[in-house]
Amino acid sequence: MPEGHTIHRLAHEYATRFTPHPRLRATSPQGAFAASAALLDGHRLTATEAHGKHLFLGFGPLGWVHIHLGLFGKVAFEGAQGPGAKPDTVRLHLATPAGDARADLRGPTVCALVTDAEKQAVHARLGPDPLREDADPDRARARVRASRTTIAALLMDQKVVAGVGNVYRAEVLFRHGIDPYTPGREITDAQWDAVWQDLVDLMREGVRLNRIDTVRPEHTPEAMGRPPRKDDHGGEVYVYRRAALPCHLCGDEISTAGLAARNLFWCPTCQKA
DNA sequence: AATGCATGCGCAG
DNA sequence: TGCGCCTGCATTA
Repeated sequence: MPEGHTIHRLAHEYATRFTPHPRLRATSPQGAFAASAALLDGHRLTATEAHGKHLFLGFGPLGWVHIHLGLFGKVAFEGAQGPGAKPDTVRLHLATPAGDARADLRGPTVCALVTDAEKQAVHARLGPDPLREDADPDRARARVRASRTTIAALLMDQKVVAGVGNVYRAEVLFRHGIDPYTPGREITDAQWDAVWQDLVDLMREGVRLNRIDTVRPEHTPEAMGRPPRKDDHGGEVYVYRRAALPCHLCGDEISTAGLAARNLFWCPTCQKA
């Protein structure tokens, strides 16, 4: 379930569990990372870092493990030895010598041992990340304001903003009443500033709760006097994957359309051009 | 058993 | 614009 909040949380979880230990066990049961895992085995995790959807695990002078979860990569901490676990799909298994902390990475698009320079190259091609202290929203705004591309596509472009995925994209546009097909150059400075600040707040909350929750307190089912809902992807949302269902605010049907090979969701009434 | 779909992305054409 | 890649889960047959 990887948007940026997941990756920042993982960076913190890897650090908490493993950096205190001077020697880790590293293996690649699935095989594709076996040679690098052998190099890392017996060494210490010295740092972790997230930028957008990219995760870096630092092993001092040995370099960094660059991880990108893609659409269905996952990390399981400590749960991987249950009966349902499939050890043959674990790309990177990290564990303390005593086995009291374990992490199993499955299904990543990227899992590679890289140098500092290669890591820098990844940072260089990513836009500002609302979850990073060093993020410069003006850089993102400049790109948005210079583009004829739709704001929906720009928000998903990791060179423009790093870490926003299909859920935050749909939800932040709804929360600001912005038609997803609005060209970037028609987004006002005030609109962008509000969208950026909202992403900072929403994604921080996502890290804290480990899920995406975007519905304002005054719009919860309880506050609206409606029966409770349960979305099948964790948190409460306004439009994501709610095609043809009634909008929580106006009751009209949520629209959906393909945009750059992804499904876009929006309320045609609340999000007017 | 087979198919489809997913919070991603890079590449060919 | 479409395809492939990585995996797991729900739905269909």
